[in-house]
Amino acid sequence: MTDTRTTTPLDETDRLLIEAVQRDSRASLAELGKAIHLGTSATRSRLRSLEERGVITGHTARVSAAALGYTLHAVVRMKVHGALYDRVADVLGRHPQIVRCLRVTGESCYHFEILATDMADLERITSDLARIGSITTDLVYEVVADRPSPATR
Amino acid sequence: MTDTRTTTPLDETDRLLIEAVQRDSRASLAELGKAIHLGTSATRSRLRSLEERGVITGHTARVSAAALGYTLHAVVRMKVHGALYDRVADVLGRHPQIVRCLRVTGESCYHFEILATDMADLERITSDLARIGSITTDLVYEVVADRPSPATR
DNA sequence: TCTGAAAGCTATTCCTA
DNA sequence: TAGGAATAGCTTTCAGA
Repeated sequence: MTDTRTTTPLDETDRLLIEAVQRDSRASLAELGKAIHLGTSATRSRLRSLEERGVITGHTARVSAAALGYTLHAVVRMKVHGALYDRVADVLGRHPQIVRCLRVTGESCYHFEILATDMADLERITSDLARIGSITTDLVYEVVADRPSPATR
Repeated sequence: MTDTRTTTPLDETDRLLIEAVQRDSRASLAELGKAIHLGTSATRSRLRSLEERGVITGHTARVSAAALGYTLHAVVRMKVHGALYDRVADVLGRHPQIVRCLRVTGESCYHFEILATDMADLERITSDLARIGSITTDLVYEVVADRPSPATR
């Protein structure tokens, strides 16, 4: 499932470019080029190469969940009975409001993050999860940190 | 801590624009405009307005943690003894490899996600967390889903 | 891998509706 | 709030090192 291709290792310029485009993915090639002391052509070819090698997997806007009308944010941990990988995929397909799903070691095999407009909406989604395994639901008071993976040491 | 300003509600065009820029934040205004059937000037003013109102909070590249050399990804839950908000902030300041931190209801007051290059690296970070509260560490086998907040119903 | 130059696009500003 | 027109700036391609 995880891609473990071995490709050319990243040099310092690649890592600086990654940090620049993590900071602002709408920056022009000219601006990104400034950050790595290269011209636009060279910057473009490095950026494209990082995308093609799967180092950069996409460029996305960060959006406030509250502004979209999601007043609730929950973390659900699920202990699964049996090998129900397909059923997890089904639930994810049914509920785009499950924005994150991790398969982990330990007691709770899956961690989910869910956005909901109200308690009834949350219950609709968690009850679908509860058909696959036994769940524990915590509400999120605050996203204290959510930041990019460090690219330079 | 959470911004609860009431602003103009989002219309359907705003929501389509949000989805377009979630899909590809490096798209030109011309491309984004196509998705919402507007010209570049109108697209630009809507995009800027969404940014200024805090609906769109940034534009960022998604990067493969494995490609950056992080072979381990862990979820840590922490039960805190006392009101140690500042000490959590300190730890976050010391360890950029803690990429996510949620304050939640329930037994474990905080959830962290940590990227590490190896077990020694992970231990260095978790042992710093363990000075604040009692922790449970799970390793992540797979990020099954990680997707944008749905903007349209 | 990078630079530089030419051509074609894209963004921005401002005015009009 | 959207469209259109003009200028400035940016991106792309390609040749050369």
